[in-house]
Parts: sequence; C-alpha cells; structure tokens
Amino acid sequence: MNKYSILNNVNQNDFTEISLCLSAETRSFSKNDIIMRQTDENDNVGIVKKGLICLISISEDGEKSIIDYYERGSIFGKGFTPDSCVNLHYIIAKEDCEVTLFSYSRLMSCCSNNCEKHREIINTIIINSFKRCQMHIDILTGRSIRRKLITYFRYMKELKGNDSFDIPVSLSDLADYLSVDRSAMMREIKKMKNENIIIANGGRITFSDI
Amino acid sequence: MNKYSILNNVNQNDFTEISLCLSAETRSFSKNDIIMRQTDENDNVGIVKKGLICLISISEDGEKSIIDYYERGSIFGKGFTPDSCVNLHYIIAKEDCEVTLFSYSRLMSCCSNNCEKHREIINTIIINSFKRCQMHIDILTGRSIRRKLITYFRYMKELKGNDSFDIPVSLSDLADYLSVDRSAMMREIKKMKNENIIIANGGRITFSDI
DNA sequence: ATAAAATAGTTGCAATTGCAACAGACAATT
DNA sequence: AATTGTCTGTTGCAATTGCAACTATTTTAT
Repeated sequence: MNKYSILNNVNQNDFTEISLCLSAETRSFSKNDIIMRQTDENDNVGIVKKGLICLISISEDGEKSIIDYYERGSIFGKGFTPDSCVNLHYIIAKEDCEVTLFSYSRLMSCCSNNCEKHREIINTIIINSFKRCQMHIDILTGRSIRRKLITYFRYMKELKGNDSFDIPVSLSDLADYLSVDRSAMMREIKKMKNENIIIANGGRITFSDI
Repeated sequence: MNKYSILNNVNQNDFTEISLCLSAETRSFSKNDIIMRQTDENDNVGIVKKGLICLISISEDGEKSIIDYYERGSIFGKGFTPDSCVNLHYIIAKEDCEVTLFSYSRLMSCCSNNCEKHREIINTIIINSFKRCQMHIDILTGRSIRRKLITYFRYMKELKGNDSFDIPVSLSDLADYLSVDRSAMMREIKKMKNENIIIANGGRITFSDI
C-alpha cells in the first residue's frame, strides 16, 4: 500500500457506496493472466484489492517495458492506459490477484447525478494516477542507469517512508520499468554496493542517500 | 494547436465564463522568463494563449530535461508539474508569451457550486494532460535513440494529422525532451535520412512510415 | 551595424550500455 | 522426486551513446 492508494485516501464506506453505485464486480485472476488488452471493446477499469498487476508495453521490435505496476489500492485500465499509441499494451497479473472492476465512463459520469463524494473520489483517482505518471517520467529522464536507479530509490524512500524498502517487482521487471538492460542494471547495482551508496540484498534496498 | 488543446475541446463561451468565475488574469511574458518555480507559494496554473512554454527539469548533476512543452491551448503549472520530486522544475517561456493564469485549487473546487460545464472542462483538462504524460513515457521507454525518434514522429503525425510537420521546439530541446545527447540524436537523424526513413530539413520532418 | 549568443551540423574518441551466454538458486509443475 | 521454468548474478565483447570540440549559420542584443 502506498500514498497513491485509493483505499488509503478514500474511506471504506464511501468506497462501498460508490462500488454499489457503479455496480462494480470483484473478480480473481491467476498469475500470468492477461487481465486487459488494448483491443478490448469494454472500457473497464479495476482497483487492486490483492496481488500485483503490471501494465506492459511491447514495441514493434519486441522490446518489453513496464509502464506501471499496481499494488493494492491502485487503479488501472482504460483511461489510465495510453490509447493513441505506437506500442501494444497489456495488463497482466504478476501474482494471483483480486480486482474490483467497473466501467470507466460510468465512473466519470455517475457523479453528474448528485453525489459530491464521488467527484472527490474521481479527482483523487485521476490526480494520483497523473502523479505516478510524472514520477515515471522523472525517473526515465535520467541519462544513465545509475541516475535512473537513484531517482527511483528516492521516490521509493518517500513512498515507503523508510530508507529500507522492498522493490515490489522482480529485478527483471525493474529493469523493464527503468527501460534498461537487466544485466547492465545488475552491474550498476553491484557498483553502487561496492561504493557503499546502497545496501542491496536482492530486492531489499537500503538507500541512505548521503 | 493540437488535439490536446483546451481551446479546441471547449467552446469559447464556456471558456470565457469559467475564466470570469475563476477571476483569471491574462499576463505576458518575454522569452526566457521563468514563469513559475517549484518553490512558488501560489498554486497558479496557466493556459497558453500565445507562444511556447517549456517545463524543464534539472537533475542534481546538472542534466536538463524537457518534461513537456506547451503550445496554444495547453495547460501547465501546479498540479500538472511533479511535486514530490528529486529534480528541480521550472516553467520557462521559450518565446514571448501570453498566458491566462488562475488558481489550481479554485479551478478544482469552483465546480462544487453549481456549474456542470466546469466539471466537464476539468475532466477534459486533466485527461488531456494525463494522455500527454503517457505519450512521453511511451517515447522515453524506447531503448535506442532511433526508437525514441520514431515513436515521437508517429505521435507527431497523429497530432498534426499529416506526414509532414514542424517540430515545435528546437532540435536541442527535442534532444532534452527525448533525454538523449544532442549530437548523438543529430547523428541518428542523419542516418535515418540516408536510409530514406525520413526527410528532414532542420525541424521540418516528413515521416511516411513504411 | 556589429558583437554576442544560440542553434544546427559534424566528428573522433572514450565510456556506457546492450547483447549473449553462462551458472546457480529458487519456485512451480507433473 | 525430477523436471521445467523463472529469477538472480556474472562477464567478455560489440555496439551505441555521450562528451568535447569545432565550424557554420541564424537570431538576438547593444
């Protein structure tokens, strides 16, 4: 759970109320299931109740990137996924998951009726998604693998509120999130360990940052 | 003007109405003026009426990146700028500009009063900004300079609705937007010209794409 | 009108990164 | 229990990219 979590920023009663209003449906997915495809006709969005989900992008030369990953409380799906794009996008379950699904357009229009709470929730959702997107840009603009790692680690520190944290995804997937070669990233992590910039045990990182 | 322009997607009367409601103020800036700093106390946002504006980021090792650029109709400022970040952000005028300024929080709360139009406008604004953000990620995840250029050119084609288009910023600034070295980018553009993938005359590009 | 600054374009060389190909550890499947 | 697959960790080598340095051209400022 992190500060971008809807389940953190919206109280449980409001969440239940809006779920009913939107006739939301909770579904389970197994590890490696494709939850959504770009070509899907529906405009579903989902909130992660349990598990880990990734939005991945495949370029025409087959390079995979992770555009974002979603932990408990994150929202994903149509409207939160690039549409006019050059690359193919999929949302896949990295672990067995539980997801609350509902319609994006209903989420966005429901609130024209009468319910002020829903507007607040929509704002929270969109702003949070936007901030996460900007965080990713901040990371990707780093000109070297080391800079990308450091920027990522700084954000993780802030998100988790601690110098020590677990990277939520595998190191392979982290490389795809940073858009760099995995082995080159491992090499850089090793260097940073040797220079005492970080302590790293697999995906457990301690970054004191000067 | 592009498809993300507010001045395209919202009619002039509504825009005037909401401007009054928000006591918006129109100001001019000269080329190279810093329009906003991250450290500014106010929560101003602006809509570009005339000119070109860039959101730039400076990392601790002095690397400059362009996070986004804003042409007529684009919205920028607090709420559309990374806040919790590692890098310093500035909004600067790349040309002499005219900008309509108003408060972000007033924009976001004004509509709790009574006006449904405003709610639509807010949605349009946020969704458009979000889509642009996602476009940038789509570009930055490219693993080579060529892939970044091709992805950027594809988006430009779609945005401008034409195989031929002018890059809105200088080639120097494009390199900063793609987060690559300028001379390396020039080298790659030259190669792509030689391979007849693009026609390039300075910032005028023709990209037929297969 | 002239000087200064910014942009475009180029290139050699060095550093970084990506690629390929491993091995070992761990998890999942049959 | 054995096998398959995924993830971590490593390394040599090649390709790409960044850096520095320079010229030419255009734009801006004095």
